[in-house]
Amino acid sequence: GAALEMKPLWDEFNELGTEMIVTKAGRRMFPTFQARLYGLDPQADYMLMMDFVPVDDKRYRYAFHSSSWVVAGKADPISPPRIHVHPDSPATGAQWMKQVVSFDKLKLTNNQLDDNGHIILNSMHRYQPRFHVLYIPPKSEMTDTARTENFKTFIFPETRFTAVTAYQNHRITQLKIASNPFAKGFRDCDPDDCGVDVLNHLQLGTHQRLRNPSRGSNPV
Amino acid sequence: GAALEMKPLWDEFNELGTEMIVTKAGRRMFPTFQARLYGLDPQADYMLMMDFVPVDDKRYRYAFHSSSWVVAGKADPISPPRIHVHPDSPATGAQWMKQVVSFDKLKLTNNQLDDNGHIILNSMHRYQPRFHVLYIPPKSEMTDTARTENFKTFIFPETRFTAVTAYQNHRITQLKIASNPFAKGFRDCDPDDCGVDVLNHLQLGTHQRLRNPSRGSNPV
DNA sequence: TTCTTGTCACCTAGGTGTTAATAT
DNA sequence: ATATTAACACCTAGGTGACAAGAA
Repeated sequence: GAALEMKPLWDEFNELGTEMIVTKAGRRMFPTFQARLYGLDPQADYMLMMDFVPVDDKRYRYAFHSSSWVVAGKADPISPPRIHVHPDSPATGAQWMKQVVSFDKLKLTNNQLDDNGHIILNSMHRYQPRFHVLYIPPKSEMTDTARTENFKTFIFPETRFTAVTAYQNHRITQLKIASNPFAKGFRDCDPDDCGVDVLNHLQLGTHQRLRNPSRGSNPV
Repeated sequence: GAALEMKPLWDEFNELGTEMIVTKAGRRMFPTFQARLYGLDPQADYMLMMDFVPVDDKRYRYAFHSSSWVVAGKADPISPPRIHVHPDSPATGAQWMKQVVSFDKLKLTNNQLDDNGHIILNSMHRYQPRFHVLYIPPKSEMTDTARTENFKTFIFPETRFTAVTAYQNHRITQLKIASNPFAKGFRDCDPDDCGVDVLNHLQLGTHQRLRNPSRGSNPV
């Protein structure tokens, strides 16, 4: 089994419509995809992997006047599909289960010719991350039964997102700033509140609404 | 086979008498121990490890008047011996050989009760780093012949050092400042020279002597 | 005296959204 | 119009030796 870590934060983003930046050089996801694993064979070796599948065959556009995503046509040609293997792979079930597995080295790019091994996505398209646990049988047992049951895929619908080169929904921007430590420089908070980010509230189970951003909106 | 990386830099330090800082929290080595590997079986798995053995059974003291190390008695009780396993272990011979292997995660401590897995050393004692390459036989072959030839240890005498809690030889301090990028804040250089550290000279093969430090000596 | 510890300013290294300029 | 890019200020995270204070 597998449980999504930081699910409350993912839910918060998902309600607004998660966006993930893609850049030529590669950009990390935020939230980072992290999971806890259960029920693996502690002795056996596993490889952990992630890939990203299109949610639909559409291209999107953000309508600022209605603050919503609208279909802008058929999807662009699919990008070269890639798989990100967790850098600690292979490792034993015991090693994977003793702590949260974090895919913080995974980067997203819109460069179709990327040769850094990053995940290639089309901007303005929607994607569903997938998490794969691959059982590596010992060299002795290469039976067919082992080969049929050696793959388990986990899909968390709340981790869906739209790939973008710049944030479209301003509420997403504000939630990123409020919850990503690396964006702390963009927070506008009371001097006594500052430093206590939204993650603390979520981890404490208080699902109190964020205050509306007090600045930063384009005066259209 | 194995070749020490940055050998010219190690030689430079070794001529002065290399010192390595040990702290309670753990301190990295500088220079970092790095090596190139040759002649491994590309398919087979290997574990790479390092440990540190006392050079002799003595305790040392630095005589500032003569700028030299002198014996200060018999060695203190030996520290709990530890082995640092390279975090990429296990990996195939092909993976180890395709790039320089760097032990930059290895840290030295003088805390006898350390529970961070760091290497525990006695300050004011001399040590010889050792580099071990362990062949991991496939689970099928567990013969005695495999078990006798599965270990290869490399020792580079120029990597010997004295563990210290504070630098003793001022020339060592100056060479560290000149060659370690993290110590760039302590360099006193002409504005046009600055940024070009001693590593460039060494890598170009020019073994030109460093200029004497122009400041920083204690006016004893 | 000799050695060790903790704090600090100053770096490296790299992850953020912003912004202005550019491309389509 | 809409989408992308590159430079930038501002962060996190952590590796330096200097220094003053403390310990043996």
